Amino acid sequence: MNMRDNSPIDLNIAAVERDTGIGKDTLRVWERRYGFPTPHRDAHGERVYPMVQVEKLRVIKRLMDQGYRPGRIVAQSMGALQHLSRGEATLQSAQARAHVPSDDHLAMCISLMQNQDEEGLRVHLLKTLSQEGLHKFVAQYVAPLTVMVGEAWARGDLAVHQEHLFTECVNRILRQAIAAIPKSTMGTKPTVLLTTFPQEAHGLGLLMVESLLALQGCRCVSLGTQTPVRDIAQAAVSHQVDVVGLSFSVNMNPNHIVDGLAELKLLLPERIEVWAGGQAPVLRRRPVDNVRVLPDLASIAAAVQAWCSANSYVA
Amino acid sequence: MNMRDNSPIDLNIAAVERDTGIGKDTLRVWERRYGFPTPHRDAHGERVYPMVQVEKLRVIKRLMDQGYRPGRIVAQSMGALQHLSRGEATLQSAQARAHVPSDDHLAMCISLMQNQDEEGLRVHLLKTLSQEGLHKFVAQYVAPLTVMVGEAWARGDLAVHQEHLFTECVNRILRQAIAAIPKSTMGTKPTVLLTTFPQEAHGLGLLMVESLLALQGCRCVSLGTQTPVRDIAQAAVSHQVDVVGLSFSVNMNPNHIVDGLAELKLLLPERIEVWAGGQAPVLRRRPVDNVRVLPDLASIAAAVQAWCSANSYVA
DNA sequence: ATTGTTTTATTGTCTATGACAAAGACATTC
DNA sequence: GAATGTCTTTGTCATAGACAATAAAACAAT
Repeated sequence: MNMRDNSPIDLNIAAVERDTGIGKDTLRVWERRYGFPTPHRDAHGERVYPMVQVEKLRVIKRLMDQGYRPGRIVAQSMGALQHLSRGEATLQSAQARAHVPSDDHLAMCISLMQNQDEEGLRVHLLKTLSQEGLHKFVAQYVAPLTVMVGEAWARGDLAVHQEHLFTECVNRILRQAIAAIPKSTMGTKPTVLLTTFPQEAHGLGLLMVESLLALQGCRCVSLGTQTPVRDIAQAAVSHQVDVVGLSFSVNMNPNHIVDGLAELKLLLPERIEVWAGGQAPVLRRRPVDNVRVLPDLASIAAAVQAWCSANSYVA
Repeated sequence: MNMRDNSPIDLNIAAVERDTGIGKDTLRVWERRYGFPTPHRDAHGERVYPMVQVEKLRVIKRLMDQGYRPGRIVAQSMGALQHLSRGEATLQSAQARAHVPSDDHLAMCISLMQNQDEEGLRVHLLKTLSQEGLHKFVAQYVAPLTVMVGEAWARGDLAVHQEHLFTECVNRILRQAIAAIPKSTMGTKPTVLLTTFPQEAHGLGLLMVESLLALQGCRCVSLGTQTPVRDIAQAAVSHQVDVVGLSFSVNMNPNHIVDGLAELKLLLPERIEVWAGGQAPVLRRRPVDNVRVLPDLASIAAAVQAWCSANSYVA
C-alpha cells in the first residue's frame, strides 16, 4: 500500500502525481490515448516511471499552463517541446512592458534571482522602494516584475524554487510596507474586503492592491487567498465593508471567474460593490454585471475617487 | 470535469477529498465495505455528499488520527462517534494543553474571532507578544491557538472566513516579529530551508518555526508553501543550506508524507539534514529513515543544539 | 473583415469491480 | 516480557468505459 521507491531513478504513479501535478487518472489516460508516458511495470504489474519521462512530463505541464493542449504536445519528442518552449512568450509581455520605466532594471532583478542572490534581490528592492516611494514601487516595479517572473518560469528560465523565493521576498517587503502605513480614522473612504477565489492561490496581487488602498486611506480587511464565494459574502456582511476586492492571475479558469463573480454579486447586498482586478484576460473581454473591473493598479485611485463622490452625499 | 457545487449543502467527491483529506478511492471503498458514506447521485450518476456526512467523515478522520481503525468506527452513528470523541479528547489535547498557561486566555481569542473583532484580536495578541516575549508567545499561545482554531473549524464553531482572518492576522504579527529579529552573522548555527510539500497549503507552522529558528540565530531561507520535492532538493543544494525543515498539518495524507520524505532524502546530499514537524500524527507513529522529527516547537532548540555539537569539530 | 452560432473534437474526471501488499491485531512460543 | 508467525484489515493500484465541460473548427450573417 505504501509504495517505496527502490531506486532514485524510478518513480511510482503517486510520486509522479506529486512531482508533476498531473493526476493519476490523467497519467493513465494519456498513456492510453497518446502513447505517452510509457512506464515500465514492477513485479506486481504497477507502473514505474523512469526519471526521463517525469522530466518530460514537467515540460509538458509547463507548456500546458502556457495554453498548449495535450493532444498536440504529449506525443512530441523532448527536442520539439524544448523548441516550443523557447519560441513562444513575448506575446502578452509586450504590452506589459509598454509603460515600464527601465527594462534593464527588471532584467537585473531576474538575473539576481537566477544567481540565487536572495539578499541582493531584497536589498535592491528595498532601495527602489525607499527611492521611489511605495506607490511607484508597487505599480511600476513590483507588478511588471511579477509578470516577468511568471513568464520566465513558463519559459523554463526560472526554476520553481526561484519563483517561490521571489514571491516570499516580495511578500515580506510589501507586508512590511503595509504595516508601516498609518491607519486612517476618517470614514470618508471605503472599507475594502480583499481575498481570492478558491482556485486562486496567488496572493501577491492582493498585497499590491492592499498597499495602494491603504495609501489612499482605505481600511482593508484581508482574508488571504482561496476563500469560498459563500464565505466571502458572509465576511463582507459581518465586517460591514463597502467593497469586495478580488484578484485573479492569468491561469485562472475564465468561467470560474465569471460565474463566481455573478454568484458573489447575488449573495451580496446591493450596497456592497465588487471590484475585480489582475492579469486574467477574461476580465477585459467579458464584463460582468455590476462588477467594476480594475484593468491595472493605476485605476485603483480612480475607483476610490468614484466611490467617494458617489457616496459623499450620504451621511 | 469541472465540478461546480450548485448547492452549499452538497459536495462532489473531489471536494470531499479536499475537505477531509480522505482519498477518492478510499471514500468509494468505504462505501462498498462499511456502508458509509451513502452519497446521493446527481443526474449523471455521480456521487453527491450531503454536508452532514462530510462532517461525520471529519469526525472519523479525527478519531483515526487518535488511533482508531476505520472498520470499528466508520459504520457507527454520529452520536456514538461523538461519545468516543469526547472520551478520547482528553488524551492528546490534554498533553497539548498541559503546559499552556491559561485555557481561558485562548478561549477568549476564539470568542473574539466569533465576534468578528479583528482589531481586538490583533491588539490582544500583540499585547501578549510584548508581555511574554516571542518565544513563549509562539510556543505557548500561537501554536495551541492554531490547533484550537482548526478544531473549532472542524466542529463548525468557526466559519471559514473567520479562520482565514485569524490566519492572516497571525501571519502579519509573526512576519513583523521575524523582521524585527536582528540577523546573526556568525556561522556556528545551521542554515535552514523552510517550506511545505505541494499538498500542504498551511503556512503558519512555517512562520512559527522560522521565528524560533531566527531567535536561535539560525539563518532561514523560506520558500513559502507548496514546493515540489524536486525543487526543494534543488533549492537546498543551490542555497547551500544545512537543514531542510518541513511542516505538516493534520489533514495531510500520511503516505504522501512518508513517501515524500523518503524521496527528498534520496535527492539530497548526505550532509543536509531533514527536519519534519507539525500536527500530522503519522510523524510520531511511523518514523522515516534519517529524518529528524520535531514533535513540538519546544524541540527545535534541542535540534539546533544537537546540530551544533555534531558539527562543531568541523572547521 | 468581424461577429455570432452551430457542429465536432478534445480532454479530465468520474464510474465499477477486482486484486494485492503493508500495517495492525492477535495468538503462540522462547 | 520479548520475539515470532498467522490472520484481518485497509489503502491504493489496475482495467475499461462513459460523459460533460471546454476548445476548435466550420459555417452563417451582419
